[in-house]
Amino acid sequence: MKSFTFVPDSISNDHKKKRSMGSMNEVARRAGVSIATVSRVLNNSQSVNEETRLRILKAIRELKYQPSRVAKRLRSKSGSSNLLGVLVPDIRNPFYVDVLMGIEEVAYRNNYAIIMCNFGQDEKKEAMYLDILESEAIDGLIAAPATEYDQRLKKIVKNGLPVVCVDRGLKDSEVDLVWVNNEAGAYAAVDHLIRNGYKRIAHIGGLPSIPSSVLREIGYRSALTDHQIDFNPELVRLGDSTYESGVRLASELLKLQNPPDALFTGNNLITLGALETIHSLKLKIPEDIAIIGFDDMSWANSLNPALTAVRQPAFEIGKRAGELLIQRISDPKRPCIQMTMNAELMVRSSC
Amino acid sequence: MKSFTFVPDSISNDHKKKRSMGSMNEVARRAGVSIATVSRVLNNSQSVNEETRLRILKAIRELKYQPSRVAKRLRSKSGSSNLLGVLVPDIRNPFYVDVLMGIEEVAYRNNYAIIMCNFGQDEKKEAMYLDILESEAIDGLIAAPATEYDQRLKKIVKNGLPVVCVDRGLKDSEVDLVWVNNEAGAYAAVDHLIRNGYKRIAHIGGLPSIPSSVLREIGYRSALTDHQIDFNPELVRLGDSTYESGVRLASELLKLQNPPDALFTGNNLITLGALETIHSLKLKIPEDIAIIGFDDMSWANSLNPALTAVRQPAFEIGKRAGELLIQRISDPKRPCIQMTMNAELMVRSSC
DNA sequence: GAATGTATCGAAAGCCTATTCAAAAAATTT
DNA sequence: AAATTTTTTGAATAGGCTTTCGATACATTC
Repeated sequence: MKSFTFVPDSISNDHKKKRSMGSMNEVARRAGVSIATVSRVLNNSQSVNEETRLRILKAIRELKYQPSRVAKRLRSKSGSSNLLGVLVPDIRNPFYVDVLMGIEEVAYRNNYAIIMCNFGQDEKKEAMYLDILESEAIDGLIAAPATEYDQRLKKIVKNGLPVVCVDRGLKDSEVDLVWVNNEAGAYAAVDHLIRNGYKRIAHIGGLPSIPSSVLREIGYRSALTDHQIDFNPELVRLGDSTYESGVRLASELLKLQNPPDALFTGNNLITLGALETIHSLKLKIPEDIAIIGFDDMSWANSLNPALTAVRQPAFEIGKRAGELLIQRISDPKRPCIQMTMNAELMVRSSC
Repeated sequence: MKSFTFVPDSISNDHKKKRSMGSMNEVARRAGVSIATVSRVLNNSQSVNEETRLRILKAIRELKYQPSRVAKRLRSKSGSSNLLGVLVPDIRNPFYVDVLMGIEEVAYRNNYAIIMCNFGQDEKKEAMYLDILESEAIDGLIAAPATEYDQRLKKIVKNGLPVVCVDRGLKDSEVDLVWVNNEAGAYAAVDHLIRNGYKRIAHIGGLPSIPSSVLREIGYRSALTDHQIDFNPELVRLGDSTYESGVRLASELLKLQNPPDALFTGNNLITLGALETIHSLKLKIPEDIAIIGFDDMSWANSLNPALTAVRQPAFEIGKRAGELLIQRISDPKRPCIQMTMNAELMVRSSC
C-alpha cells in the first residue's frame, strides 16, 4: 500500500532556487510584446502605443512584477541604481542618528535604499566599508570621514563618485559639505558661561584628528581671550570622543585641587559621561558645577536639570546632505557647495 | 597660436562612464587565462594549478581588482550575495541602535553589508521597504515587524527568504525569534516597586498593536495581582510608544486628583518623556514619584537620579539574531529557534 | 504613385559573474 | 606503449535589465 506524502510548498527543497518574482520576460510573454517594450513603459523612456502600454501594465499588475534593482544596477553603471551609502563614525551618538533620519527621509522620497556603514572611528573598518560600497555600485555616498586627510575617501571622490560630507570636510577635495559653524557654536557656549559669572571653565574635547574637535576648542579659546581670561592648559582635556572619556576626564578635572566651576563638553557622549561623574560626586548643577554641551539631544529636558546645549540641526543637516547628493547624482558637474548651518545655543537650566 | 588646455582627470567629462575598477576580464587578460579560472581562484572553488593561481593573484593585486558584488548577486540568486536587510520601527530608540550595533558586528565579520530600513511604525513605509529589499535580492532579513500579523512579511517568509525577528514575533509563521521575556521583566519592575512600598503604580504603555506592549502590561498586572493590589484602569495609559506620548500621558497621570506614587513606563522613549514631565512639575524622584522604565540606556547613570530600569541585552540580541540569520542562510532547513533572553532589573536610584 | 517622415516595436549586445560541460594536458595504471 | 584516470582549463550560458540600431507599419507630403 502506497502512502501519500504531502509536501507543502514552503518545505519542499526549493530553497536554493531563485526566490524572485518573475522577470521582465514573463511580463513580456504575457503581454505579447518584447522585453524592450516592457522596459520602455517601466521607465517611460520612449513613446509606446497607449493600447499596448495598458496591456503591459495589466500584465505587471497580474504578475505582481517588480523589477530587479540588482540587474538594473548592473546594467546602467552610473546614476539610477537607487542605492546610497552612508558612512558614519558612531551610530550610538544621537547626533548621527538624527542625521541619518534626515538622509533617510530624502532617500525614501526618492526611492533610494541606504547601505549603512558604522565604522566606529576605526580607519581600517572604514576602508573596508568603502571597498564594499564601491563594489556595490552605489550611486552616491554621504560620509563623515574619520579625518580630513582620508586618502581612501579622497580617491573615491576623485574617481567621480558623488559624495557629500557631513559634519567633517575633506581637505583639498572637491566635495559638498554640510556642517555647522563649530567655532561660533563653541564660542557662544563659553561666552554664555562667562557672562553668567563662571571663570574657571574647563573643556573636555574629542579626538584631535576630528576637525570639529579642533574648531570647538578654538571657539572655546577665543571666548576666553575676548573676555581676558587666561587660557589654562590644565583645564583642557582631550579624549577620544566617547562616553567613557567623558566620565574619566570629568573626574580628573573635578578632582583637581582647584577644580573648574564650569564644563564645556565637546560632544553628546562626552556630555553624558561628564554628567555621570558629576552626579556620582553629588555635585549640584549649576551651583557646584555648570555644564554646557556641544550637541543637543531631543530629550535634553529629561535631564535634571535640563541641559543647556549647543544645538546642531542634525535632522536638517541630513536632509540637506541628502538633497545635495541627489542633485549631484543627476548633475555631477555642478560646482561644490559648502553649507554652514547655524549652531544655536539652547539655554536651559544647567548654566 | 594654439592654446594648450589641461584637463585634469577629475574634471574631464567621463562622469557618465563606468567608475568600476576593471572586471574579471581585465584580470583574465593580464594573467593570460580565462575568466572562469579567475573566478575559480577568487572563490577557491576548484583546484587550479598553483603557478597560474599565483599569476592570477598577482594580476588582481596589480589591477587592484575588486569583484562586483552586484554582478555576483545577480548571478547566484540565493546565498552569497553578501547583503542583509534590517527593518526596525524607530532608529531613534536607543534600544534599536544597540540591536543594530550587534547585528553590524556580526555582519562586518562575515563580510555582509546592511541595508537599513527605518519604517517609523508606518505600515505603508514598511511595505515599501520590503519591496525594495526583495528587489535588492538580499540574502536575509532581520526585522522587528510592525505587528504580529504583518501579512507582507509573512509572505516573504513563506517565499523562503531567511528571516530572523527581533523584539517581536510573527504569528503562525516559521521564523527565528530573539527577544526578551517581556512579561517577567515587567513583573520584576513592578514587584520591586511594590516591595519598596509603592501602592498606586501607574503604567504608561506603548502601542497595543505591538506584542511587547501587551506582554509588559500583562507583567504589570500579574505583579499587582500577586500582591493583592487591585488593578485600577485609571492608572494605565496606552500611547503610541513615542517620547511625546510619554510627556503627555505622564502629565495626565500626575495631574490626577489622586496621582500615582510610582510610574512604570513601557519603553525607552516613554521613560524619557515621562522624566521631562516629572522634572517640569518639579517633582522629586523617588520621594514624590518613583519611576522604573522598560529598556535600559547606556547613559542611565547620567540621569538624575540614576534610572532604575529593566535592561534588555540589546547588543546581544542583535548579535544573536545576526548569527542565527547567517546560520539559516547557509542551512535554510534548520528548524526555527526562539531565543528568549533575560530582562534584568538594574536597580539604581529612581526607585 | 513615389518619397519622406514618424510612431512603434523587436533583436541583440552588453553589464559582470558563477557554473556546467567538455576538451586538453598531465599523471597514473595496465 | 596503450589505456585509464586525474588535474587543469576554456567556451558558453544564464541571470534581468537598458539601450542602440534597424525594421515595420502607418501617415504625410510632393
